[in-house]
Amino acid sequence: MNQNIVELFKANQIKNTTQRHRVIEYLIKCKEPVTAESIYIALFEDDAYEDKVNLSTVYRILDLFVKQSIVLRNSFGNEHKSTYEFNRREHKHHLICVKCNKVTSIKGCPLKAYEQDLGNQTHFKILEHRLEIFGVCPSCQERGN
Amino acid sequence: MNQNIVELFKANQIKNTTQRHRVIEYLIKCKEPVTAESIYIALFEDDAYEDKVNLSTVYRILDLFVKQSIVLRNSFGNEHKSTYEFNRREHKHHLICVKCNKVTSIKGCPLKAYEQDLGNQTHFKILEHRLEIFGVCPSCQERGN
DNA sequence: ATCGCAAATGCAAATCAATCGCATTTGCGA
DNA sequence: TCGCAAATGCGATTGATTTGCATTTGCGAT
Repeated sequence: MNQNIVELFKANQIKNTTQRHRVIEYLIKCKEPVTAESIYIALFEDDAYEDKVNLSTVYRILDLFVKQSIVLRNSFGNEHKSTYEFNRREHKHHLICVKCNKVTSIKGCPLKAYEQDLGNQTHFKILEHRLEIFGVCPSCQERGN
Repeated sequence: MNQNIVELFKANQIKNTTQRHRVIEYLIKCKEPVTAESIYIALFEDDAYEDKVNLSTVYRILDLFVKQSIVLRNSFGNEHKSTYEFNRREHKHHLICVKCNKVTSIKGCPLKAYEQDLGNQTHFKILEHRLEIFGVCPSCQERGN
């Protein structure tokens, strides 16, 4: 039982159940966004626990985590399924290789000043943005094509 | 029978069927991205034609148009359905109201110089990007909440 | 203009991600 | 330790999209 997770749940008024603990523990380990189904499979195959976590429970847990902002939900490219990642509270974007679909995180953000301008022009109250950049990664460039 | 559309199809080796003609004609009229279902309903309710276009046909037509790049497919926010828009070959982004989900197009792009830098830093060959900005539109701000 | 046939469409059934209803179980405060 | 609201499991359901197959249609060759 990871004490940091217990604290995280307490701070967000989230009841500490085995299933929630296992989901967030797994997400914290993941370096890139994952689907609900892949979380389900990972937990299913984890022999450290004999009980299996139900897929609908995974979805319910993810909804809760997203609502509490401890997890972020995305959907990349034209995929019509969501991916989830632990919210590390750092503003970042993703660089996606169009050949191999590898997702790389980019630190830093070029949009601060632009958002200010845009808010003034449109009278929207700007809250956040999502930026994905597509290209060909170095290894796919080497392999030609 | 719109001759521009006939030309567009010819240029893209797309067989000119009634259904395809009606779908692209409708998309060209739309100012903002629309779902497959709303295209289906719009064509269904159009009394200028007595034949109705099937929903699976709409999907098949959209897939073809996207493959040929005469139409762009998006999916905004965390909606798990796609929207489609005629590809006007102009680079633009979208501003989405988190309250009413209205989508507004933004002309211009703040990322030209940034992409150059990013390419140099990461050795990716940068191809394109997708930027969505979220906020609260003026009318929703007025209504409070 | 007509014919032939590959390609496109209609329709219904299937699939895939996500959600829901309800009976059972579990974590946590008294 | 007890009680109960909240969480989970499981199966059924929804909503978007896709597919299989029989029928129809557009277009090039005649």
